Amino acid sequence: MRKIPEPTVLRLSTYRRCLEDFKAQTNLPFVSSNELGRLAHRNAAIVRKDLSYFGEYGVPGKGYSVDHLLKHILRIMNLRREHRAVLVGAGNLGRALLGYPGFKKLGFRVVAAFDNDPRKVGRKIGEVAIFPVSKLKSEVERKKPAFGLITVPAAAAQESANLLVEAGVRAIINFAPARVWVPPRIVLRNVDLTRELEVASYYLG
Amino acid sequence: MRKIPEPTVLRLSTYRRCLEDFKAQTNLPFVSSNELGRLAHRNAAIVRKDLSYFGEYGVPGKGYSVDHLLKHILRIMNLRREHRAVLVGAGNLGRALLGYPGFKKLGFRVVAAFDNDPRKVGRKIGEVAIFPVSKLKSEVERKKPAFGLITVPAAAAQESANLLVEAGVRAIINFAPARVWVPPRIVLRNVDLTRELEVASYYLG
DNA sequence: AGCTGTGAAGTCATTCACAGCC
DNA sequence: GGCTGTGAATGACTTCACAGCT
Repeated sequence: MRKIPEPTVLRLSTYRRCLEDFKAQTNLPFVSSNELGRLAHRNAAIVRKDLSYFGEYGVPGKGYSVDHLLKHILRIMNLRREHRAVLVGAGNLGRALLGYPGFKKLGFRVVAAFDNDPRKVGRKIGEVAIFPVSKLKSEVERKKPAFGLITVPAAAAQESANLLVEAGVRAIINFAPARVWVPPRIVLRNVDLTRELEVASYYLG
Repeated sequence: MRKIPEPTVLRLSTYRRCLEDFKAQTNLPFVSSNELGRLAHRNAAIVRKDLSYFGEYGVPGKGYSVDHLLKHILRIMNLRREHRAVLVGAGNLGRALLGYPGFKKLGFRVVAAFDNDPRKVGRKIGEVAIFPVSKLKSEVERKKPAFGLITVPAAAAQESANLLVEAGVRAIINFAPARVWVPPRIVLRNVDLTRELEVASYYLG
């Protein structure tokens, strides 16, 4: 299998969501690249090309089976298994993430949260116990989550990343507004909540 | 001024953050494209090209004046004025956003929040009063915010967008996991909190 | 007829490489 | 010597356009 462009991976996530909407709204068994493109605000050709990287899923003259395509995308995205994750920082953002629909639906399960605020330690967010950060290493080594989610203030982001790497997570999603460095073997993705506001400001200006 | 590639606009936001970190950490007056590229995890040439779209800010042999460059980027991004915004959905995500550092620092000021939950209406998030959604139109018409931030459940996202458009906001940032449609004159940006988790899952698989 | 899959063409973005300046 | 600014070269991604299947 050829190397997949990152834009394609990002769009797959969009297609999945559009397919779920399409299924819920129409319940039709097939969707064409044209229709899916319209839903995802994309050209039909790029939809077909994106999907063709992973095999020939379409039926000429009919389109793509909605159910089969959904399953394929989940398999491609490695989303047909449960993913354990830990949360560093038990503030509003961490809470919001845990409550984000799709978080659970996509198979992500938060097995522990960590915070340095003594008022939070020992409490729970939903089902998830909050531990002091000093327990991060031992808890991660015991529960072996692949994902670490950083939702601490910017100043503590690098330190959190270091702890997560040392404890053995394989991927880090950094929601803090700070650049962090991790070894190349770790998958690092940054989410910046205000970037799109800045971009919108640019386009308004 | 030539048309600016969107990737450039996105990187400007990163450069701004890196410059602030650089200034706080080193207090040096100049930074080279090499150094800034290292901080932003980018090639030095793209740093120079990005900045050159907007004029010649650099000093050959020395680099870029940190302070001047910061000011220039803020001006380019239209961030040297206050931006009023309203929040639709006063849940954890809305709270997290209001508390996000840089939100205020970048000049974004939330002038009202709206929610349909009667237990939230009349309360406040920090300084921000929570109104029923039925008051959205009148409040927006009165306070004239340019930005609407959607932090409601997916099912209510389109409805929220419609109300915001009708009330006259010029830009919408949609944090709900749903595609929304707005007229072309409205600047629409989507933020998907779980997309980067999905992408990380792909790269782990 | 309608739609997919894909090579070829086209477009856009990044990196190279170097002249010119401090 | 070190660094910027930028045309040229390269590379990456998207769209076109059509053969081929149902």
